[in-house]
Amino acid sequence: MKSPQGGTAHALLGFLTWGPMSGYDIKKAIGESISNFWSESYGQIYPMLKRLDQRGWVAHTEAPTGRRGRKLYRLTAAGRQELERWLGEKARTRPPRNELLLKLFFARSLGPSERRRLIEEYGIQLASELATYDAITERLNAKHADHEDLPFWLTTLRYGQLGNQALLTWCDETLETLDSTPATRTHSTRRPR
Amino acid sequence: MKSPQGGTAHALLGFLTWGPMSGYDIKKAIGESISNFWSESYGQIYPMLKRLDQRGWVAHTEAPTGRRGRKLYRLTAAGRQELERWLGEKARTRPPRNELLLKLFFARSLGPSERRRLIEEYGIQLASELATYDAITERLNAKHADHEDLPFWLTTLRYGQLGNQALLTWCDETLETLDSTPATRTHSTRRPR
DNA sequence: AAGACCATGTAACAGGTTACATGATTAT
DNA sequence: ATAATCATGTAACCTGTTACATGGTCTT
Repeated sequence: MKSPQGGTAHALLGFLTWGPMSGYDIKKAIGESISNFWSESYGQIYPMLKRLDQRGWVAHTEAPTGRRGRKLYRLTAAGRQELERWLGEKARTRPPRNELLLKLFFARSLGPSERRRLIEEYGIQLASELATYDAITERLNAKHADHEDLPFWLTTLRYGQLGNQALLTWCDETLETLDSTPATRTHSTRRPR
Repeated sequence: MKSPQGGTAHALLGFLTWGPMSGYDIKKAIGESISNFWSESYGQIYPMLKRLDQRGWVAHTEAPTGRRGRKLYRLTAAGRQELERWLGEKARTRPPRNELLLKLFFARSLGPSERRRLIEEYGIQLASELATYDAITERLNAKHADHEDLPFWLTTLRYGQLGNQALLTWCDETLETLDSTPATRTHSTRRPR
């Protein structure tokens, strides 16, 4: 069997260091912790847990609640070792695909008002994410002040804060720059010299 | 036929506003312009050009060099219209997957030196990208000072500059913070209370 | 009784990369 | 000669989302 490559496997292993969890539990935990920089769907989680089980990196026990089925997965020693090995590896970056910049790159074919709107919409999203990061930071500092993982959690939030602040600056700057740029000559309005 | 969703189609249409090009030409143009925020492989480009042709958004003519085959694609009126429609649509953002932050989130299971290395490696990459953006900015300002697309090109570079600068600050800050964090108690070294 | 939430899973599809196959042309 | 570059394309594979199917349990 080939070794999984996409990070999904190790994200699951990571959560299982917190203790035994079901696929459903993990999905919920992701939404409450790393959703700002990572996501997984059930379509990834359940099949991957099965593969990790076959590999011996996790093991499961049937733990039904009442008559309802439930599988609790736990990390094995081999799984923990694999997680630690992976953590030490250089973090890979995927080839970026930023649709906003792609549109901006070809924005000559766009009217000035749509151009503005594009950037303003992006800024609104950045600002709303930033507010979320701020709120989570406060909540973590208040409720988990002595959790030994807190410093690491806070750095991931700080990443989002600094990044989004900088990109908000970029939005302001860009709106100004493009406003002071001479009106576009589009294909259809260009006159012969 | 379903409308393509992933941005690839419109990236190709965008380049064809520059004039007729082959798939090979487009791939090269991507590498020389938008590779910092977008990428396409031949496996995407050639089949997509065929689909765009069937859709009537591009048309092609055989334009062999010597005996070697070559297809030159050009934008049709319908294609230009579709591009402009798409440009005005809100830019979509994909669910992020930042492997560095994922590792950092679970970094308690990692030694302090590997932790440092992870962040330092990331910083090196950020700095090298930043240097590239600076160099390209200078080159563009010098060689294409009066190109009507220049303002748009520069904003995409500015995006990278501001973003990477902020994340470099984050690297410094994080290295300091984590160094002043008490030594990790890992699973294996934790003693019973 | 209704609706929200718990819980597991699959199938179909979409998006994308990598590796391969093929062969011509140009520069050294 | 030989290596680099031009040029087109496909097949296999991996990754990931969405939609669906199923049914139990808890709260109001």
